Amino acid sequence: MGLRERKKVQTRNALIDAALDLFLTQGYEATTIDQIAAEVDVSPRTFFRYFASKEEVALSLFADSLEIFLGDLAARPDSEPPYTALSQAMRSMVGALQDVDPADAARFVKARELTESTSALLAGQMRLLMENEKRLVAEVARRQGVGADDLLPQFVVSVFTGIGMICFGSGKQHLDVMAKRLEDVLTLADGSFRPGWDLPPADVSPSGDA
Amino acid sequence: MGLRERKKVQTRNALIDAALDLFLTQGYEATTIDQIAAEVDVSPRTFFRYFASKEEVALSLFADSLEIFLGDLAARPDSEPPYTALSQAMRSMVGALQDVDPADAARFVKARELTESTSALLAGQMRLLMENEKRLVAEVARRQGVGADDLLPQFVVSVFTGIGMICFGSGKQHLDVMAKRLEDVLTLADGSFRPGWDLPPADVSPSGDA
DNA sequence: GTAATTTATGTCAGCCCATGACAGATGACA
DNA sequence: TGTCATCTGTCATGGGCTGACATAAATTAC
Repeated sequence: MGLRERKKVQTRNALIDAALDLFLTQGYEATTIDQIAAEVDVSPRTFFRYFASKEEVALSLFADSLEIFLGDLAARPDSEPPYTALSQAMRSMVGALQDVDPADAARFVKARELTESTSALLAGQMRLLMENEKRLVAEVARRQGVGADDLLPQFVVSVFTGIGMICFGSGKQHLDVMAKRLEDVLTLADGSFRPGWDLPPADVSPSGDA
Repeated sequence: MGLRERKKVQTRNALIDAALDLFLTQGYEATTIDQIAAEVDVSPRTFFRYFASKEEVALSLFADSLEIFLGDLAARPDSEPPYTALSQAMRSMVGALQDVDPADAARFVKARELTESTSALLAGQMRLLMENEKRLVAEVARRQGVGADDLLPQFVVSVFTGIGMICFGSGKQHLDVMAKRLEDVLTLADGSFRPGWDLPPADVSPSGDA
């Protein structure tokens, strides 16, 4: 990797760190782009060459983990029912977060703490979720063998998004506490649904039909 | 009602109408506050005396219906299980929307169509939902006789929020079509959950305990 | 009906987010 | 070293949003 690329990664991380620290100490709205840029010794204009908006710098880590989740989901075998695949992908993503180096983990925890206390960022996080919801619905619909405009995949994804929000959204927790919370919510969900709720009804009787 | 108040309501509605029309024809981002204000013959500064932001004017109707929903929920008898109360309150709210005068209904349909096609507004809608989620969780927890920090009420509310989003979020439909969609989703949900899923487990055996 | 009070509105000035255009600096590569 | 691509800084601009102050209008009191 060349010097140029290394510098870019460096600047990007420095901007994220400076932004998160300023956001957490002064508040998100009270912090200006100029302050973030000054902290990293770059021009304000350069900030916008790394992040499209003030919001993006705060949510970039969440966006990254969302991508990881989608990747993990695609890697689940087709034989798994949709909800199982979603749950396992979520476990896999949280596990991956625990494995990265401590600096990244610290950044992630900071970003989560910040998002939780800033309604504008909470909204942005939801926007990210919803922008990816189409992809999620399409994947679930594929596994169910129904159309993407069917209610069932939308329902499954919607329920699962709620589970994700509960996990990411409450309590100032470290990653391992978050992992435990995920298990708790998934256990609760398992007890709430009927078996096979995430699969389309078999409209033929088990032992043959016309 | 005095002249002063009538004029305010008039101006407010005129601003909403002008904004929705401009948003729908030119797009949300492409429309400026100055244009909206000019359309109503009011100074741009006055716009911000009626709405705190460009987003608020587009979501004001949704915010209103959300308040109606919360009111309807509070009016449900305590004997109803949480999920039933939520569903009935939702039915009640959608019913109320169908009863208002056509001008208001037209505004609502416009606002919904607009929100659906504008990701910034979709995010704002979610923000509104989440800002009210605390109240919703508190109400559900009260009916369940558990603490508001318990997982169960959060789960129930989260699931229900998803149902609401499916209803409000897809298809350019009129109010009656939306009502039918609500019934469809609620039917699907009814078939997916185990009986009593929205109530805390009775941790005593039915015929006596210490 | 007039005066005093309250309240809505217009004007002006300003901050901040965000973007386009251009020029200079710096790393990549032959 | 010289050429090229790319990153960066500077400048200018538009639009969202807010505070301060003055004016105009409606409400209330007399």
